[in-house]
Amino acid sequence: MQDKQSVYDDIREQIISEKLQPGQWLVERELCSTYGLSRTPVREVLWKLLADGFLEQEPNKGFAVRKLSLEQIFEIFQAREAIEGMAARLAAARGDEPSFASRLTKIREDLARVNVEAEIARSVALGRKLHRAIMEAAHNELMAEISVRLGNLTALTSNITKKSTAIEKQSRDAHCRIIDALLERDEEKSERVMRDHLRDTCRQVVEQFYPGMLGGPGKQRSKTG
Amino acid sequence: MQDKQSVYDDIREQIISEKLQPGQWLVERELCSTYGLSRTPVREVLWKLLADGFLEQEPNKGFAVRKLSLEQIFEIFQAREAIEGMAARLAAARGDEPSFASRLTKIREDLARVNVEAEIARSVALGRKLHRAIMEAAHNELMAEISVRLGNLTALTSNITKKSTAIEKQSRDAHCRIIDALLERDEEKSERVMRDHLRDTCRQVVEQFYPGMLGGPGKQRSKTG
DNA sequence: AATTGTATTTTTTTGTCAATAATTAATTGA
DNA sequence: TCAATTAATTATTGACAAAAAAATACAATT
Repeated sequence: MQDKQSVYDDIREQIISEKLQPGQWLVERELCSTYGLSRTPVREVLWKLLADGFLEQEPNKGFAVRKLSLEQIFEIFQAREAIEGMAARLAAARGDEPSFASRLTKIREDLARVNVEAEIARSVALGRKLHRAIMEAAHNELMAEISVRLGNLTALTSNITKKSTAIEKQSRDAHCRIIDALLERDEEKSERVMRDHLRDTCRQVVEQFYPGMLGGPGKQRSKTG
Repeated sequence: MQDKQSVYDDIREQIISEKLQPGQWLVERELCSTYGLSRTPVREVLWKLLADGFLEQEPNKGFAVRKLSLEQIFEIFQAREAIEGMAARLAAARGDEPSFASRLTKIREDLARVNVEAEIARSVALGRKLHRAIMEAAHNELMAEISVRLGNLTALTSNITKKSTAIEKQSRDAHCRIIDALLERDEEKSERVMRDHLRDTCRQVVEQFYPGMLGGPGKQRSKTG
């Protein structure tokens, strides 16, 4: 017998860790017996997971773990370029808070110390921390909310984002560049560097798992989902 | 006895038209008798309206019409700058579709013909049409989805957005500039002009209804919500 | 005596549950 | 291969439990 929040957290965790696979149907009755709740509260949890981007729904068929196409992955990173790029700009613009600057320098020191080969998880965690710090510093709760949702969707692509150390090294360097731009309080540069970082990450991640899909020089993105 | 979709549409309409006022509680039992449905489907509609930004929820207290603070209105327009600005950039970048160009020229002609004083509603409608066309041309369904949600939130501010003809005239001109930039296929310019337009609209709308809140030259936004 | 503050009761409203109806998917038979 | 039947699952309903809000009665204070 668990409460709704813990059921939400548990299902979310199972989706991210791929114990529940994309496309898999969630049968309400099974969830009820698993968590010791009746169908009404379970359904509420499913509605919330749907709103947060983890599930998809078909009327009279139920809820399934969201399945992302290659095209949708591009879309996610493009949306992140828009939102997080703007957030970086805003954070640079109102860099009036000393706490933000000290947070950034702290993260930069930690990033410099980290050994990507040996402790890739730590590097990834620091990257997330930076992205969160920027969203907070932008002082826009609505954009922060959207960013969380986009983060959820990014987490859904975890099957293809088991980053190599090569990719993470580039990410680490990009994060350092972002921090520099922010500390310089250069709005234009902060936004540009953030966008470049996200575009790079998207390209590399997709390239690793869908080799050849991005096309050679002069060729546009393949739009086959 | 109505179906869920029509109940959703009706409540949505009542919120936008302010028959249901911000902060007002929606009592499930009343909705049931009004629409001839039992509580479960009514609740589903409420969950959907919540996810779409029209309602807010407090556990054990229920759903209420979302109430926006001044600060939140700024946040909405800032998020729109991010999303719609990027969409304009993308639309300009892949202006390979002749249908898009012809759509734009059609809208521009209609805008040129319209008499803002006499038919302000038509001018507003054309503006919406342009924003939608751009979101479509960006070919990013996720961003389009986010844009719809931001449009909902903008609609929630309708109490303060009964635009004057002066404001709408400026909007009309901005829309023309956006169309020009898009037809020139100038990514940078398209994004910049779109952002400027949204920033202007935000400032003007807020200034009209909260005079003095924006502060004079050299002063930052007042952050009192 | 009038009024304010507080505790208690009543009412209203949301949260949960189990049973039934409607829909979709699977199976079986020709 | 297709139609009819069966099984499984979601959709809806009404009843009940729990929580919150409102109303009432009462005491304390001015």
